[in-house]
Amino acid sequence: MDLLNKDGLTEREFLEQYRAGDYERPSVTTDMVIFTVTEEEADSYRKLPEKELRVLLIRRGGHPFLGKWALPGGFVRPNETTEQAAVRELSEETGVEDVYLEQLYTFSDIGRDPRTWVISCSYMALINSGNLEIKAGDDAADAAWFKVSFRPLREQKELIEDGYIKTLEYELRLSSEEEELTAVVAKTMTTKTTSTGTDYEIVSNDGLAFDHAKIIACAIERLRGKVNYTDIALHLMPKFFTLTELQQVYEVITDKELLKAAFRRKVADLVAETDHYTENAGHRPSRLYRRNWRIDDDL
Amino acid sequence: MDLLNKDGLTEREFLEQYRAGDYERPSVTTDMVIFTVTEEEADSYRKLPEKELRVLLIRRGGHPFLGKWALPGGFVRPNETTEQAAVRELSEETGVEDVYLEQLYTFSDIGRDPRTWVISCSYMALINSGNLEIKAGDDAADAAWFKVSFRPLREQKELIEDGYIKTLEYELRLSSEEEELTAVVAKTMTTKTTSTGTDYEIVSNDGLAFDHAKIIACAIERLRGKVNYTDIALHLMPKFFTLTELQQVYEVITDKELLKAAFRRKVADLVAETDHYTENAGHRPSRLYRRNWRIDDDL
DNA sequence: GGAATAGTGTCTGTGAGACACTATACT
DNA sequence: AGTATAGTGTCTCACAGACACTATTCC
Repeated sequence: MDLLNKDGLTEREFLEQYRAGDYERPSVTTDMVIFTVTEEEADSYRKLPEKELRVLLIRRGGHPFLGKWALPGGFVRPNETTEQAAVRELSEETGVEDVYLEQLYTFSDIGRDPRTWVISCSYMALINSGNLEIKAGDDAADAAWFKVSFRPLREQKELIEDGYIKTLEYELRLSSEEEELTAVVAKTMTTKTTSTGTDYEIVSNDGLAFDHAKIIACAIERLRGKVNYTDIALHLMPKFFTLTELQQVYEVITDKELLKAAFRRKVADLVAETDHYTENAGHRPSRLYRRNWRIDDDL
Repeated sequence: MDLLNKDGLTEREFLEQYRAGDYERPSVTTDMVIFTVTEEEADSYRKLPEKELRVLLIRRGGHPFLGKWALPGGFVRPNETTEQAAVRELSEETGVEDVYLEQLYTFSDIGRDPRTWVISCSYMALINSGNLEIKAGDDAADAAWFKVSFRPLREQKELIEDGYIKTLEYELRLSSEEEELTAVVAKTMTTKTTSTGTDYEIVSNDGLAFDHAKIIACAIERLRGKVNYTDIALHLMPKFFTLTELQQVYEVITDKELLKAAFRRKVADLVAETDHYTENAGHRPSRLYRRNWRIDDDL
């Protein structure tokens, strides 16, 4: 195909003479929301340990936001995709190589980075609790797993000209052994006759860098949404697990208690029995399950 | 807060002396998948016209991909967000101001633009058929609405070491009055014990520029997924519509026939009766409905 | 035996799929 | 009267919520 453009050039000639324009370009970064599930020691040795949803944060060692906590991430380099950058960051930060990775959303608010024009393509990663020994290292001043709590705080509905605005405020609370960070994120849904839009906004923020409260909120909402109609939660499980453990993971993600019988029916197709059982638990042993390859993996 | 970094600078001092590094930066564009629904004239004047799902494409007037069809889009400028860029493009291309807009996915494959390093943040827009008079203009050499067909072509499952790979091939067929474009897009889902990943790939492509076949496939999948559990389809409807029209829109999006009674039950809460009826249709008139503001707008 | 969890059985209500039936304007 | 669509009633089946009951190990 040798079509000529208005300057009489073929595509090959055009590309050879092409010079990237002098338009200003943004920096592009990836930010990673890395979730895992840990166990909190129970008060009685006979009781089961409680599960916690945790997210990895890194304390910033330089300006801006010096001393604040941020999501792991970094600049996307030439000749790599945003996803490859995410994989690279993940490996640098946690040493984990093979995890569930999903693109979340691209944030581009002006001024989101006080230094310069930075667009961030965010990813969510799920690491199974078995791989958790690895703690982040070299690059960052300090890294820690923060327990996640994300609860609705306030709801408001306001009528406007030809529709309404619904605002939902969530409290995001992140706690590590030493520190507790709190932010309030407002989700604003504008519904008009013709259009609809959703917008996130940080109402208050104590201890998180950049717009990372928003990104974490976005990740939690995605995770909560997907838990109920995909097998995504299984990526947070070790190779063998009990159904009660799996149920606890569902509960800690959705922040809702579930009924045992119904839960077991629901996940029946996602898991496969093994012939192994837990031992020395102080009570009846529990059958161990493993992940089952689903026949109908639609998403 | 006057923390000093390792060079002894406060955050303000740091920002004042900060110069954007000489790292290479990508260009960032937005590409828009703009859907609407049109009516095809029926063979008999008494029959109802058939609905069609259509997408707006623009014929490229310069290299690369001269003469091929591309999604409307353009570079994101400094001091605007990707979303603002999308709104701007949409307005330039169609004149429409107030529509449903949703971020889809950010594409960053290396070499996706033969000129230079370009990352594209894609958006989906839904325009109601009432606003359709506006046809694209000035900027583009040529613009047209293409009827969309997106059907599964082939399915394959392959076992690997510790999991399996499922490949789903879709045929994307886009037809305007003058032209027909065809592409085959493969969706590859890799499921392993630890990780899971989904990847799109263009198998064949006749007439579409860049990786836009992928972006359109992504948009159709999103639209199909959301139709069944949100009121997203109502953004494709004019202010007043009949339930049969709404049903046809659902059918044309999902490519499935629905049962009338069940459909009406399902959308009952999304619409509100009016006292108006269709007229002179050659048969019994139909009640007109309008969109209803949902009480529980979760997404 | 008591504590704690594992695991199963079943009732009930809701809602989607399927199908049949009635209603009504326009030619 | 005939055509084409509008709109409703109801049966059935699947399934989730709710709750109760039995089972099993360890101390």
